[in-house]
Amino acid sequence: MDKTISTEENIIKVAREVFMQNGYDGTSMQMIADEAGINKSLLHYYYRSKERLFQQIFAKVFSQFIPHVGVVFMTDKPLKEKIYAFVDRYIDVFIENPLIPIFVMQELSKNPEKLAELVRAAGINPEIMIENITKALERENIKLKDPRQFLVNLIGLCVFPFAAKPLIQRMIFNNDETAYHNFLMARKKEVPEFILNAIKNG
Amino acid sequence: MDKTISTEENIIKVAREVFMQNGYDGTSMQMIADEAGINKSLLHYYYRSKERLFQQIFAKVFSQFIPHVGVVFMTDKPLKEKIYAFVDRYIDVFIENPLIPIFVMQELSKNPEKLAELVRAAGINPEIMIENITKALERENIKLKDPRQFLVNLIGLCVFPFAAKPLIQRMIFNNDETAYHNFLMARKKEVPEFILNAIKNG
DNA sequence: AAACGGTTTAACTAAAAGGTTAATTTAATT
DNA sequence: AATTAAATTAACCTTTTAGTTAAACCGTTT
Repeated sequence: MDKTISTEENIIKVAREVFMQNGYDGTSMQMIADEAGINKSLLHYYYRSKERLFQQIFAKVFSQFIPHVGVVFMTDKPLKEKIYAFVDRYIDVFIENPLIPIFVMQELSKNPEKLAELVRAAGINPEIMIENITKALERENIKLKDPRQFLVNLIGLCVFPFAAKPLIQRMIFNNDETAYHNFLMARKKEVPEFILNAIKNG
Repeated sequence: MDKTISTEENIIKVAREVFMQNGYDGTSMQMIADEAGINKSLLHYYYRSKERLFQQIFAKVFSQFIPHVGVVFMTDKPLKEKIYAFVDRYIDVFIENPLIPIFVMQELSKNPEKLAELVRAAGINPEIMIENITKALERENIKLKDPRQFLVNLIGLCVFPFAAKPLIQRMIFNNDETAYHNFLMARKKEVPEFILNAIKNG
């Protein structure tokens, strides 16, 4: 309902929130219209269909979720700094948008066939990404059996606490929001240390 | 449609699959009825409502998802074996039911208020669980700043590859199902080694 | 002021949703 | 064979869904 931005932009903004909170199936056009303070027909006027509105939003959210890990590992900083930078950046993104992981993973698991197109649209080349990481590790004389395991560990340690937020917050932090927030912030140090120790003896 | 089991059991079996594949909102009673080869009314006859049918199923799946990590850590095996046993068991459960993680996390993120009851019903006591882990670590002279970080790392490294399966399988394994399966099996060794190295220098 | 473009709404449709009811089939009991 | 209870279905109800259509609004331009 912000007067300074256009109706079209406002719809996207509102729809993004509603879709992320409730998923595609859990969201109706009426819910979005109500939240945006407009008529339902206006959604169709601007975005033709629920599917098209969703696609636009999802593509954007997806590119936020996909870590540009390949890019980070292409810099000439030492490995230690690369890992710190990656984790720091990634955790920040999710603290600002905690719903991204579960939302993306949920929708992808329902429509995995759309993934190829999304990856292309986000400008990601997985092969090159893996290659960059492998080279970066080799340059530091760290020889891992499988750099793909390393990659999944790295990303998993960042993403999981957000995907499982309700579970962790309730079971480990008695539903204390700030305690959970502190826990996440502490992971900016914890995770890189954990990983670096792990591969030091790898 | 198995003749040897009752209609009532068959409904649960079918509904479990449909719900796990499509989520609560993505599933209609008609879909379940069709899949079970029965009339829609029969679902209501046995389970009164979609909500009640879902609750029964979700409670069961949830208790499969929740790791009995506290129990594992109460055994008097050395820490190394505890971790190996936990990871091995946990990965096996998810290889047999790969949809569990994303399904549980998705539904919990939509209804976090139901979690307390579910945890109670599953017979889990988080505080005692954390305590057991802390003591087990202390007994081996491993002093961690925060055992909760350790716990989340341990579980995250097991769960994440399943929650992000479509993403990882497509981006890292060119959608090759068996390659991904091998990758997961390899994690039964990879993850414990990774963790043990990490905390050795912690 | 008339005409025009883009914007917004009210009213509507058809399909699908969850759920109810009454009737029918099937199996077990007498 | 007749009775009864449980299992199953067809038909229906109400609400909600995504989407359409035509009319109204509103600011520019003529």
